[in-house]
Amino acid sequence: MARAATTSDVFNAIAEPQRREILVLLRAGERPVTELAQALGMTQPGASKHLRVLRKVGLVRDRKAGKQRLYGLDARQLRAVHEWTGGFEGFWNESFDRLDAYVQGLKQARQKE
Amino acid sequence: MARAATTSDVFNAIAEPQRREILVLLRAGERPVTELAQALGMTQPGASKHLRVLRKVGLVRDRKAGKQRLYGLDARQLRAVHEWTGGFEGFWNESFDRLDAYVQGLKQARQKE
DNA sequence: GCATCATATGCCGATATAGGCATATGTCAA
DNA sequence: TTGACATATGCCTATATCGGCATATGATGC
Repeated sequence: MARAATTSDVFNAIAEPQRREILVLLRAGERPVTELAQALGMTQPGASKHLRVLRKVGLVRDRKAGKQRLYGLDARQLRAVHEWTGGFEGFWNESFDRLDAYVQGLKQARQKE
Repeated sequence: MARAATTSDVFNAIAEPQRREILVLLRAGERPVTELAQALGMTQPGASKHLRVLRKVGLVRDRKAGKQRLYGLDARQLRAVHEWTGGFEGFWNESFDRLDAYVQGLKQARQKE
């Protein structure tokens, strides 16, 4: 079944590195498509498609400004991701300590595949 | 070019809902593959494949325990995601306020497509 | 209307994915 | 060794994805 549609899931939407880049760029303020495309070194249709995904998920909103269409950040959905990962906060320290020993013993045995 | 390999990017690895579920389950402690498969209502090979992805990214580690192989959480990588989304923390409140007005005006116009 | 600029869509191809199923590998115990 | 159990791999199919390219839609100004 391939994978859940990128347009329905924020996690999936930000799985694409270029889309993450777009979000970062938009932190500096609203931008038209062309400018984003240029900044990321991709084609205009390419940028439009990524923005479409981001828009469907709600990470981005657009606004007409003359001939242009300005895209702006809507980070509310990112909060969900932040909170989900936050649910593991106790673990990214704890697991480190508690499991350190056996990680050592594991090091050479696996590592591959 | 399809998409970046799920095995090289944490964002991609957690883009899969069932893999996220696995991580959540592992918060309760180490678990063998079969138990995870059962808990998630998927086949054993299915669970093994997801675990393989999670292992390659480093979100999970395994340990032999008799016949079984226990999988345990290694949440360190999730910290990166947490911090990346945290970089938008100022925006998921601010954007709400600042853009509220035009969101209203937008509501009926788009919404679809 | 028409020309121009800005953006979106459609179609294509290459690739990756997830899931199902059979089967291989691995590990223990007798 | 053999058998039983646990897990991993391989092969297959259906589907999604991203990127490129051409082109359609949209908006502006003349």
